[in-house]
Amino acid sequence: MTNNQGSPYIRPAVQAPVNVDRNSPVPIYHQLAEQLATAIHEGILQPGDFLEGEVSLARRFDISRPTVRRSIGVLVARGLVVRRRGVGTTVSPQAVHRRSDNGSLFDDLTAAGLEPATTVLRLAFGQVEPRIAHAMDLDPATPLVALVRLRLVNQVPMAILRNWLALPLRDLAVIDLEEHGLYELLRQRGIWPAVAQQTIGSRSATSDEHRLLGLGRGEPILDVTQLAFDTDGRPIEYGEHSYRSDRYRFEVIVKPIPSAA
Amino acid sequence: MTNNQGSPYIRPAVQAPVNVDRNSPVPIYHQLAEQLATAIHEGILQPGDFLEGEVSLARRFDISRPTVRRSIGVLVARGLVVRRRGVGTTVSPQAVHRRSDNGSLFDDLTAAGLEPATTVLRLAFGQVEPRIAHAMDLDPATPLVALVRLRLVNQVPMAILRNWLALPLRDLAVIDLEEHGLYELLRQRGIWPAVAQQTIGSRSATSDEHRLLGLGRGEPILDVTQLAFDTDGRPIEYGEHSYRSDRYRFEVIVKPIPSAA
DNA sequence: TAGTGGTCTAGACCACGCA
DNA sequence: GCGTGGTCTAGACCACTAT
Repeated sequence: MTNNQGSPYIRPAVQAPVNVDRNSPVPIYHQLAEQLATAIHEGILQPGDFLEGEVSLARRFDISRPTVRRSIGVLVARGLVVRRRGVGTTVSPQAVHRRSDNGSLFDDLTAAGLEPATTVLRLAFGQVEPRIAHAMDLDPATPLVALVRLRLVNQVPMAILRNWLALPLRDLAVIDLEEHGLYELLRQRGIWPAVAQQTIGSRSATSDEHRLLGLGRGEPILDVTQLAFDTDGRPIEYGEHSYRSDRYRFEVIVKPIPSAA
Repeated sequence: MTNNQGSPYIRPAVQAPVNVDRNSPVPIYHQLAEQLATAIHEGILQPGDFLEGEVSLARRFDISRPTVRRSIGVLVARGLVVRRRGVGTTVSPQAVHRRSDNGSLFDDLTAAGLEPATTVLRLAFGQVEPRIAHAMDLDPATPLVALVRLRLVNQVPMAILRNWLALPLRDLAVIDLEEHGLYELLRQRGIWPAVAQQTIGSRSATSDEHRLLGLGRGEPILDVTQLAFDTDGRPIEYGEHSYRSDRYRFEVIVKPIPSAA
């Protein structure tokens, strides 16, 4: 229980265990944000608890208030805390920060601590279907890396991941792809998408999907498409992912519009 | 006047039509952000275009650089622009800002300019199924407002919206609900959720959904649940919405993780 | 009235990319 | 070297909330 309606003089703020290393290359606001986030995830700061006031935090760590505000702004953006003028900043309800912070796909099996695995079904380089080139806004003649993977959890097939890469990556090896995430491999090669757009929908499974995922009759697919761009706005990666709808849901934290007229 | 293509040799920055009213109660950072966003949506600033530099903007409107940065930060958060150190800030690829900015449900029919409508199928007050009370973390005996609506576009049924409200709202009238959005009505009563959590999944349609939405055989449902909390962390609204999967997709802009390692 | 978050200033130094 | 965005400071005044 985290009752905080309490005393007016004694502020019921919880002092999270935080320390700031000014010599670290990690920005101060990031250090503070991470440590507060950790305190929330570990339950040291519980839903409803007040954070220490901004001025107080600034004094305690001898940093400026704008820097403290920036830290807390990070937590607000993640939905971990709620700011209220004249009152204080409190930890959000548990449901909001129980799962993955960053609005990504939530897998209730990996959450249970099981082992994921990947099988590469296809890895090729060449021209692709016009549909794909169109989605990526590329000339249909452009050769692309085409990649199809089956994602398993605890040896049960969970998703089919199809990706196309407009990148010079002839060195991609099957063994790498089975042991690392695609984005991890791209990062190793210095490739960081600047923005990406995802869309989430659903449809009936194709017969291939039925077979590969071992679905029951009439079971739908959660399908997620993603298109990632480099810093120059060129599309570099397109993905079509099919998830078992009985195992996956997508989670999003929605923040309120401040006033917005 | 501080140029737009001035500096080194040819800096292709576009000077958007912006003016700032310092006497307005609207914060300066918000004014600037909105006007830049409008310029992007209207195509005055096109994908790939450089924004004026932060220092230049600050000088031009006689505001401080932190304020300018905050404005641009808003656009970054919406995925409208990409910042690059040492280079500048550019407008994101078109695909990223073509649709609804705020990561909400995109309806390709309303986008075509057609008229939405709402039919109230049920409006009641009393005890609810234990499942609902559990989702809202309330005592099962708590009486709630239960609301079921059918959303139509161009007279075609598009979604079934089921909502439960832990609020003293005995004055909710069917006529209001058919002419206004639920959140609009809540706002009129001074109720603003502080945080909300949405999850998106899919499943087969029930027979009721089949009938109400006029679905074809085997057609899945995109189902979205949402749970909204007030500032004290109390759940105030829970919703289960079933969308036709052939008409709706959910869109999310994913921003890159800065470094995070 | 006292304390909170919300906005804003006028600087500063830095890391980075590019010509 | 120069301009860019990234971080940070040490204040200020305001609006709001609770008592």
